[in-house]
Amino acid sequence: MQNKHAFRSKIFKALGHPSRILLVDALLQGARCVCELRELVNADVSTVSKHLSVLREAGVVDCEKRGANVYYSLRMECVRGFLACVDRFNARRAEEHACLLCKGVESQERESKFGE
Amino acid sequence: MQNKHAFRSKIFKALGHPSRILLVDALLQGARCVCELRELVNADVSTVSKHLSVLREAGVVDCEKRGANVYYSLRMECVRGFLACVDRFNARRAEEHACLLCKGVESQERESKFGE
DNA sequence: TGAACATTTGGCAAATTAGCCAAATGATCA
DNA sequence: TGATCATTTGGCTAATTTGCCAAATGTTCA
Repeated sequence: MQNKHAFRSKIFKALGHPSRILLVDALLQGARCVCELRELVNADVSTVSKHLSVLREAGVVDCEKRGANVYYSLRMECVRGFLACVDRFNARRAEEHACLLCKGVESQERESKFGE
Repeated sequence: MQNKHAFRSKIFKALGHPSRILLVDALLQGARCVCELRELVNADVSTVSKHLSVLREAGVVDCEKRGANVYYSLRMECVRGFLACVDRFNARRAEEHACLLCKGVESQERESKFGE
């Protein structure tokens, strides 16, 4: 029952890296081989391969070998909707932030202090 | 444009820790003060406080001071639906795993090898 | 004001993760 | 078979994250 949270957090942890989110983002549009993904993320192939295996072990993506290439694809479809929500959320936050700025609220304290 | 992925991954990273998922799970049912949450997660209050501030900085939760207490609450509502999906996903995976077991597929190789 | 409680912050050691290189593995094709 | 391409694995250091303790801050209430 405590394992539930370990499972859950494994998935979030897998997605909790800019390069890995970038990879998943690319896979939203369909399967891609490692060499294609490698160009996207600007890193050593071995690094990309390791990121992909983190995603695969978490169950977020799947892979399939075709000839000499390995194609990765999105497995956990609900990531798509959640990402869209996260983006809307961040956009809203950015707006609120801009709004506070133009009202001249002190910039550093704004979001770290408790309202009163 | 590259920042998009940094924003996204910050949220996932915040959720990518068993204790923090546990905290968020508790907040699904409503606001809780740190002292209540502290009992849930078995750790030093300072540790819990730091976990909560990671969640707050990512925008996942909000906090509000009431008297001597600080109450945390869920801010990013779409986490609720995604968690439900993640749980269904994990349950399905567990089933498939059990199913392969009873069919006698070699246990180690099963999910780490490519199908062919 | 001072004692007791709730929470956060600073700082540090231990654990984990990231990213590179080199080497291994597997596939293709001449 | 040997050359070449695609991918993964091992190993190592650097960077980041965790979690505890101690101390600081803020609140309540006598």
